[in-house]
Amino acid sequence: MVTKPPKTRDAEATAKAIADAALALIAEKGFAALGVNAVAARAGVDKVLIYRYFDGLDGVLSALAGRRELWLGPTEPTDVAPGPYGPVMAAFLQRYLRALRANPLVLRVIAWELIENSERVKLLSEARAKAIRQWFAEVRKQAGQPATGVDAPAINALLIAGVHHLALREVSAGDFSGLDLTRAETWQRVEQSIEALMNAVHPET
Amino acid sequence: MVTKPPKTRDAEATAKAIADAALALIAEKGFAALGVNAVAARAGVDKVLIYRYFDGLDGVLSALAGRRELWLGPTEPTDVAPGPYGPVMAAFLQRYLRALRANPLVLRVIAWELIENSERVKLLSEARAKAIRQWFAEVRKQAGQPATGVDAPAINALLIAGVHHLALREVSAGDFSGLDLTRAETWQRVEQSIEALMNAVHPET
DNA sequence: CTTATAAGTCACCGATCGGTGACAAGTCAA
DNA sequence: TTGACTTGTCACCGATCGGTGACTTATAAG
Repeated sequence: MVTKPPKTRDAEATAKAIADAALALIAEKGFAALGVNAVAARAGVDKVLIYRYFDGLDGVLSALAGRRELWLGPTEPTDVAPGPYGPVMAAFLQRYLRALRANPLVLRVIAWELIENSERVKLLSEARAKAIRQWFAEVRKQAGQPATGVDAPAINALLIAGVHHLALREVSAGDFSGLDLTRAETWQRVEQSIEALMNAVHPET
Repeated sequence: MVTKPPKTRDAEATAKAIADAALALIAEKGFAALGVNAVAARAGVDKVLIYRYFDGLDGVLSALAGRRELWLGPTEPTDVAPGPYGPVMAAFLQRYLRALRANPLVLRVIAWELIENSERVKLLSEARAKAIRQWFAEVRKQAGQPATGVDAPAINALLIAGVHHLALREVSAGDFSGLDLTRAETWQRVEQSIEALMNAVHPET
């Protein structure tokens, strides 16, 4: 006979358990596995409490979006040392790539933005976009002017997009275009290539 | 009074209707909307026939994977004119980008690879990967040697990844990193940036 | 103590999912 | 015409989904 465990009555702790369960589910299994039943089971809580405390799953995600520490951002104000445009942007891209690879939540959000733009995913994606915009703006102040005749915004977008996609492929497939993304050496090559490209299109002279 | 539609008895046509319905569903609504019920409804067919003719949805996807015309590939054998490494690779990347943007099926497959690597998506993704490998191999023959001291495979992977991601963002969000991907002018800028990057890292000397 | 309320439990609803068995009806060879 | 086979139709199953009403029980104010 199974003894029923007496549930500690604590609304605050329960709400946190729900939010943490949703967070863990997204990070580990993605949005496809996200649901009221799954979150409630993971949190060890009845699902009706999700509606009472958060008015549904969207409310849980809104609460998660408000946790600033979850989203990308430099740990220190001056994250990249000042310098000419090419090296500063290359350094930023390298740090951004590392931050992405270390943040499964952000990776899931980025991936999900590509296949569904529901209100639910927008709640989180906008928090992510805001964080990265702030970071980028800070880094931009550290850089000089880009080389004349080159379309810096387009080039940056192209390389940021590449960084996004490679980081996504690491967790999903582990390879891309012949590169073995499970090896640390491969990522060194990618970072060096970012540097090479940036230095080539933004010559210092 | 509703007249009952005369049931045209044609197994071959029915099978084709099922495969076409699955194809249209993926291209229009993505893999999330893919299911036996949805495919059967779209094809105007009872779902039991999906199991009879294809042994389930996976069989339908296998049949789709076998349709070579669905996947990317050059319309002509010599798709890119011979030349030095930089311009040839830039030309390839530009054509690849245009081909991607015009092929919603491939875009859906690429996006889905990022969030789920089930057997079902593998059936299609491998067909896609094979087609692009062949295309790339042909183009590679037209190019000379890359510049010494640069990691051509890593750079190619980074730019192909960027092309993938930008193409995916066009249909999902319509923008990326401040670029308005709904404007044709923006894509011109992207193509020119690809050229600028390739020419910069692979100087002709 | 009594009692109001918050916190947690439980059972249930309708809808949808993938999948299957049973059966009607068209097709064609003997 | 008879009979075997194919094609298509229909009803149903168990599981799971999001969501809700009704209940019990712990906690704390009076």
